[in-house]
Amino acid sequence: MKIATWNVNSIKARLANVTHWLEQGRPDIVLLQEIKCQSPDFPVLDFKALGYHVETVGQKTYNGVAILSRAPIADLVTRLPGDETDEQARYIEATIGNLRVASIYLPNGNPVESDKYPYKLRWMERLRRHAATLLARERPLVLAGDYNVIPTDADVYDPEGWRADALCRTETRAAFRRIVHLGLTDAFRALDDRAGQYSFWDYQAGRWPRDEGLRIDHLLLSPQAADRLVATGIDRDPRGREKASDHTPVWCELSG
DNA sequence: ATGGTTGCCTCGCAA
Repeated sequence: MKIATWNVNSIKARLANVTHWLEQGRPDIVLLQEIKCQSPDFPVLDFKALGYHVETVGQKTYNGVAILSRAPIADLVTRLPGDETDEQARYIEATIGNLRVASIYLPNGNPVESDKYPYKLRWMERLRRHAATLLARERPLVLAGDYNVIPTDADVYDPEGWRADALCRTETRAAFRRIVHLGLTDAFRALDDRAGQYSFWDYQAGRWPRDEGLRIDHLLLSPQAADRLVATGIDRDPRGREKASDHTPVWCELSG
């Protein structure tokens, strides 16, 4: 069972790129972020034609998350609990077979002097509380997405240059560790300890050709899922294609 | 060198 996460930066702008990658990699479950459209505008038929069920939480212009799955999708949750006033489309969760999965688009948080940074930290605390609830079920669970968190200096091309950024600063990393320390496993890091393995390269300033990136897209596994972890990887190919997203897919393979 | 790019229904904002 291959599960991938990919921030596509507009599903409409990325449709050819995404369908090409689905045909190549044949993943069982794909968690998408930044679909940047309302749910009725999502190109559902293009993915049905490739054998995928589709569920979305859309929003005009910004944000938006989706689940693609070869097996049926059940028991949908479309909001992260903890703040009924939060209208941003950043969370979708469902059951597929014996697996609970979520597609997460965690707030960027820049600039840190704005109200965006406290929103990010509040959102992370909400995620921590909800992850604790999900972990109490003691079932296979994958919380995957664009976390907008650089976990360590090994995950950024210029640690000093990024030190004060909302993706990197001490409070952000501490909040991320509070989530992980509930008992989650970073699937990529569990099997690959190399520094400089990135999932995002800024469009600006030639970051991709110079391989100056960030690892900010993560798959966090419950113990019952981590026990089945057999492989992981980052597919760099889509980042080098025409009309690329600034993110590229990260995936893991679970046995059974 | 205070740059640079992409996507959106915008005439700036978010990333």
